[in-house]
Amino acid sequence: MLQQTTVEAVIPYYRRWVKSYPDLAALDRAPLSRVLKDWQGLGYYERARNLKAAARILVAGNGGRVPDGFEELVRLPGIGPYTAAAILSLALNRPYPVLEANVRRVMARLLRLRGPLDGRADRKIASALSSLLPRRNAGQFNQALMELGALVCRPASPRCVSCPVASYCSARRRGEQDSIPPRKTKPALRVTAAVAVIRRNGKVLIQKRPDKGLLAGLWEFPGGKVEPGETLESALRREIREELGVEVRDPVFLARVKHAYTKYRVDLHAFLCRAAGALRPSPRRLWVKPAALRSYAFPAGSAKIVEKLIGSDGRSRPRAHGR
DNA sequence: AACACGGGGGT
DNA sequence: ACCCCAGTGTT
Repeated sequence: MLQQTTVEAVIPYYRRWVKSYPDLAALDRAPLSRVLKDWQGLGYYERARNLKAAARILVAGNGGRVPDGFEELVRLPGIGPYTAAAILSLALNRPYPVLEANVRRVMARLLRLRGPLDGRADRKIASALSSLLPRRNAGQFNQALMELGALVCRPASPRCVSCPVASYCSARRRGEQDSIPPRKTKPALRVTAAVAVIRRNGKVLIQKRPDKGLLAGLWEFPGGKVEPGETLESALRREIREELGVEVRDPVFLARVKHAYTKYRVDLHAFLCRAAGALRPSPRRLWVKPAALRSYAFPAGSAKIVEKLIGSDGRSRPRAHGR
């Protein structure tokens, strides 16, 4: 869960997770839909699938035990060099350094590595850590370095005055702590989308995304990108015609949700409407009562629409994380 | 080595 | 609006 995700964001998910899945066998038994629902809102959903896949492998072939060797660990889906080193050092106190964002930043400053945090920097950092890592207390050392990065040697405005190793810091000595490591640049594509909350017989239509790619296997409302020259409504009619082969009737604006992804940001417009034409349910297309929508995993943007919809029905108030 | 892959929070 | 986060897998 902590891969690319802040501790604060993880904690509530982690608490629920260990309750739902107290061991690998429990995770192995659980349906993927339930696992994804428990992951809803955390992002990087492949992690949930990988965790479940790893549980399957270990229950089937390793007696439901987590291996204690680096090579066996990194062979498991979702476990890379960081997580393998974290398991070995934090759980078993074995002498493996953890190369993650906090450690990289702290070490880049200590060593005054002025270039980007690339493979070359990683090799220098690993080399330095191999002499710094205490052989008998690797877990505490690793956690201390990560905490130092998170609380003191922060990305912006590092608290050098409170830093226990400021006197060893080459970047600090030169006053370069604010420019090391260099900031990453950002592409920012912008997408406007229109989606339809199609109502029929007291239910609404939802679709399951493809099993691969962005937001794989999550549920959403049908619709799509507004092309240049289109209005929201004309895009909505075109998308629904293309995706479902039916005509939109009486669209009424429901909600606007802005949502940011790593590579682009989407401006999502949802419309309540009806549809003219046959719309059969299928494994990837479901009619669901609004009150039951919360039992499906949606991307965060769509989940906001779900809450608007349920709120407008006056059934119940939104919750942070529904079941 | 570059890119895909979320979402929330800080500044 | 931009940056970043206890990375991993694929290309």
